[in-house]
This record gives sequence, structure tokens and C-alpha cells, in this order.
Amino acid sequence: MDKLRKNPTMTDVAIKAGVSPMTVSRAFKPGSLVNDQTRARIHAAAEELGYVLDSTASSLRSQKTDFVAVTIPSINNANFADTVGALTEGLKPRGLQILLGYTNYDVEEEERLIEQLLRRRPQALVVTGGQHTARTRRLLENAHVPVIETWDLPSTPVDHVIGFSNAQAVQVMVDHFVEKRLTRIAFIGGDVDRDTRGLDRRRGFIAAMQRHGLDATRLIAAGPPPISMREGAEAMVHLLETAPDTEAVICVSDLSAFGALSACQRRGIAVPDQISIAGFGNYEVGAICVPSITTIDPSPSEIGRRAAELLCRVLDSGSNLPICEEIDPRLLLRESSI
Amino acid sequence: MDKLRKNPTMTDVAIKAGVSPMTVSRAFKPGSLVNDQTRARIHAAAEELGYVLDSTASSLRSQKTDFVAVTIPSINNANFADTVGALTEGLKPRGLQILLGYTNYDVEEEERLIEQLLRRRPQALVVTGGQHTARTRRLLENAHVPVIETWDLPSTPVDHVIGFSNAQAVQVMVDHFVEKRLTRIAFIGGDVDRDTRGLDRRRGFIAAMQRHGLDATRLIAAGPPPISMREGAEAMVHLLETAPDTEAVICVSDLSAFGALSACQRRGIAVPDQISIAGFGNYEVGAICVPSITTIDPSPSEIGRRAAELLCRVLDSGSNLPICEEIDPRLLLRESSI
DNA sequence: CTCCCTAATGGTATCGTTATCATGTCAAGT
DNA sequence: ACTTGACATGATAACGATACCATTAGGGAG
Repeated sequence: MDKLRKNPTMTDVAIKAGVSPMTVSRAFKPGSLVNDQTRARIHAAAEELGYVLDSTASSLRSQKTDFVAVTIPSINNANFADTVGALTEGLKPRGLQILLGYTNYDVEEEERLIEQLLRRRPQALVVTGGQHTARTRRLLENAHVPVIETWDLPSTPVDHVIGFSNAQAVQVMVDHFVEKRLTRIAFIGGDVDRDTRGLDRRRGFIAAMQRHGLDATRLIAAGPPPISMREGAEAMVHLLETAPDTEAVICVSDLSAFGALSACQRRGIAVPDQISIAGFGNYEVGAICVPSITTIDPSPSEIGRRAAELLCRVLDSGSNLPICEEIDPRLLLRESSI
Repeated sequence: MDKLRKNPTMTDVAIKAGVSPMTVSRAFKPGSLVNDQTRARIHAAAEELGYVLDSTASSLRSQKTDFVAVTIPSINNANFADTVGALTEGLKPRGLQILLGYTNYDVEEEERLIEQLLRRRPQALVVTGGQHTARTRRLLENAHVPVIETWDLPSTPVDHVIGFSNAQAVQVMVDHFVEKRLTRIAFIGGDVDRDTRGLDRRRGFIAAMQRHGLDATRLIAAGPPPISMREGAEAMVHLLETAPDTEAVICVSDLSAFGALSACQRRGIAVPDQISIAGFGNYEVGAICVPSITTIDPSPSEIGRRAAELLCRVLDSGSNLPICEEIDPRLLLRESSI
């Protein structure tokens, strides 16, 4: 492979096809005015030269990058992956390409990431979460492009929002357990100071428990987020040792819930007969495992689909009225809870 | 948010800081020769104006985009996500940013995707798999940048390779079962014509069975890849009905293996006492579930780590000697097999 | 036969940055 | 005093595409 030879440019193609560079440019832009034969000749010349359009130059001149910057906490999370997948699909027809970055559940890292992404001059940003550093907010506001915050309901949104209240979703779960006459309920989550959605869920748990006049101190902190299956299992072992009379456990995600379930199975504790387990997120594992796990479905791909729709609408209209679309997470009752 | 106002440029910052644009440029490039006070003044001016470097223009002028294009079959797969995660980490110190695309397990889609990615003029490409259309190969060869094929051992590599033989890995698994005196072994996988790595695993299964003189016709095609847990469960139900004397099942991934395990549990079939189950990929679910699932660990993040290392080495040296690093997948014996 | 309109193409300037070369300053060495 | 060289900055052109305006040819209306 000869890495020294330069890539051919539009001028090379133009010479070979016997037209001006301007016509080559048009031939590569769908829906522009070029004679069919000329276009065919140009594409043939391009293919022969191995010409590939340089969208760096194109972006600079036209001031359109066709990038949409997206931040998610971690690439290795099926829920966020679903959102990004749906977003990608929804933006593909418009020729918009995703530029993805990971914040590692850290707002400082998010700040660095967003600055780096903004350098690429995306035409819109979709960020996960509604909590940011002051500088991040400033960067987003100064970017002069649409911003969508997702997976959250920020009290003071930067711009558009497609999300739901993590706290309220968990409160619904607590209410359900209380209705079933379960009162000794525990919460397994991560360390409080990183994952803001996890923190919201924990807060929702505490608020709901207190509203019912119940003890809200059965809180297991399983380490820095994201809490995996293994950490869910370890947390469950810890819970069984320190509070063996616990009747129900709500986990910050289905993954930790599945870990908790496995820990029970290894110790011969019957779920849900001896203890009820619930998760969050409607991950596939919770639907398939035995017993299947009660959870809350925040419709990750619905978030992505609607974000794409909203973006297309906003980019078309040029309007800058902030829009807030609330997703309604559904409670899915399954075999792991009575 | 005023989307009409233009973003400030280097010239704006230069005027505000009382220097030339060239000095501003240098002030934003780490390790270049600018007086400390001047640099501080420039950064202050930039911050006040909300200036963010435009890497579109920068890339065009310097002919360096700092992009590495990466293709994976699907974003929603923990194994590929691990590879991409490790790759991202490994490239971050060099200031290289990942530009990610999904092929949806389809070589035609891969062709479209790679052309689109090449327009962004990445400085390297990392693709998953070693099977491509003729045009894709041509595009990759004409790109004049390093290419790494991963997760496979192509017979005629485009350039560099970091991978393993999917077929051989499954043969090891078959050998293990045969050694344990299991002979009626089935394979659960996807449709044959999409996922080439899945196809290789199926081929490895058939080859190994025939080598042992065993019947290699217990093949369940569970639909188009990727095969999920649900499809694994459905395939297992089908297998139990059509070939109830099966002693062991090898699944194309741990996810389908977990589905198969769950199907057994719902029907009261003891694993591994009545039937042994094995997967592929060392996904977390297989390590945590009860019983844990025997699998093959292809070290996804090791692939990403080594791809990043290799890229840095190649980009530094400018060498274009193709390098092939083979990963050795390990057989992990767990509770789901006797 | 002129006028006007549309289709098809070309010429030129420009997007915002940085490679490159040139320039100026100051301190140390001879 | 004069060279030397490191440091610090500036001026200019260029990266490869496209926005914008100009031009030509041909065809239909009047």
C-alpha cells in the first residue's frame, strides 16, 4: 500500500472527465442540475481514479458538517446503545452522521468531551443527562446549534429535552411494592457522586419510602458506576448478611438486579417467595431469565427515535423554541416480585 | 439561543488579544513556541468570546483529521463495545478520535459505510471482520492509510490484522465435549449468509464433528444475526422438540446460550446433568448466571488495546509492512457443561 | 425575428486554519 | 563590537471543496 501518493481531488476528476471542477461538485451532489450523460462520465472517471469526496473541504466551504455530536456515559450499556442506534437510523435519511463520545459518568470528562466535539462543528448535539458543569452549559449555549438533553428531566434545560424523571419512575416501583404489603425494602445502587441518573433513582427511592413512613436506610452502595451484574451480586450478598429480613430489593438497573438474583439462587433463597427483586431499564436479560425480573421500561430506542425526529423538525424550521417531550416509563411486572 | 450569530474565529481572538492569528493558532497547539503570558492572554480572550477551535479548517490545512474510522457490526453488542472502548482509550493520548459506524452484519452496508467514513479522511481504519466486497477492498487499498482488520483471520488481509480464527475456537470446544464422551452435539446459530464470524463458528463446528466421525447435522438456524437471548431460547425449544436426545449444545454466543439455558430451566431440564451448554464471547451474563456458562473468551478489549498500540506504532514509523497479531481465545470451563 | 426562459456549465472568491518562510529581539560567547 | 542562536511573532499562501454569479445554447411565445 503506497501511503505517499496523494488522494485525487475534484480537479483530477474534472480533467479526466473533460469538465470543470464545479460540474464534478454538482455531479456528486444529489438533486443538482447536471446532464445525465455528463454525470455518468464524471462518476466513471471518479471510480477509475479511486476518487472519494473530501468532506473536510466541503464542510469548511459550505459550513455544514452533517455531524450530530452525541454523548453517552458509556459505550458498553445496552440502553444507551439502543438510543444511539435509533438516533443513527433516524438521522441517516437526512445524511447526518453521528459523532459519538463517552463521558464515563463524569461531568468533568463531559466538559472535555463536549469541547472536543464542538471543534468538529456538529449541526446539533444530543447529550445524555441534564446535569453539567457551568462551562459545559456555556459551551452548549454558545454553540448556536440545537441541543437535546435526554434520559432526564432537567429543571433548567439548556435547550430541548426528551426524557423522563428517574426519581419518579422509582417512586412508582416503591408504591407498587408497598401496595403488595412489602415494607422492608432495600435499594442497591452505585456511589452517589457520579452517575446522576442513578442518584436520581436513589433519591426517588428515599422520597417514596419516607412518604410511606417507611425506613429508607437500607441503601447498598456497590461502588463507582456503572454497576455491573457482578457488583449487583456482591451487593446482594452484603445485604443478606447485614439485613436478612429484607423483603424486597430495588436495583439501579436490571444488570445489578440480575446479579442480585443470581446471588440469591446460589444461596438457595427463593425469588420472589423469600425476597422480591426489581430492576430498571428493561434489559433483555431481565425478560429472559428465570424468574424474569420486574422492571421499568424507559424505552431507550423511543428516546433515540424521537430525538432524531425532533432534530429533523428543528433543523428544518430553524425555530429555536425549546421543546420538552416527556417519555412515560412503564412498570413491567414480572416473576421476580410478588 | 441565537442560532444566527456566527461563531468567532481565530481572527476575532487575535484582535481581542492584540496578536496575529498565527500566534493564536500556536497558542492552541500544545508544545509550540508561545510566550506564557501571551498564551494566557489569548486563552482568556478566547474564553471570553466563547471561541472554540474549528478543526474542520484545521484538518483541511494540515491534512490531519485526527479521526480513526471504526466499523462494527452492531453498536448493541457488548463484545464489540469492549473493543471500541479499549481502542478509544488507547488512542486518546495521541489525540485521535473514533469515528464509529455500524454495518448491521452486512457487507453491502459496510461498503456504503466505509465510503462515507473515507470522505472524512480518517488517518486510519479499524474494521471488524475480514470479508468485504471487491469495491470495499479497493476503497481500503486506495485510502493510503493504515487499515486493521479485527475479530477474524482473513486469508488475504487488506493490511494489518489483529484477530483469531473463529472456526478453530469452536473446534476446541467440540474437542472438549468429545473428550467428555458427549457425542450428540448441536449448534445454535444465525442464518448462514450474513454474520461471517458466526458462519465461521458454524463451519468450525461441522469440521470438528466430521473429524471425530460424528453427526454434524444438529444445526439450528435461529434467524438473521445478531442472535439474541430470546432467539437462543426459541432455538433451544425447537431443538428439544426435534432432537430430544441431544447431549450438548454449542451456541454462537453467550447471549443465545443464556437464552437456551433459560429455556431449559423453564422446562425443568437440568443443566448440565441432562444437557451441557456452551457459548462464545465471555459476556458477563455467562459468568454470573446459575449455572455459569462454559464459553470461549476472545478478549475483546485486548483486541482494542492492541489495535490502538499497533496504530500508534505504524503511524509513528510510517512503515507499511503488514502486521498480523493473532489473539489466542481461551476456553473457560464453567458449570453449564460436565 | 426578437425576447425570454430554462438547462447546463464555467469562473472566481472564499470558508478558517496552519505550513512555511521571514523578521525582530535579546542575551551569551568570542 | 560583532557574531550566533534561541525565542517570539508576523505575513502570505494554500488546503479542496462550494456559494454565487456569469455565460452559453436552444426552444417556445409573441
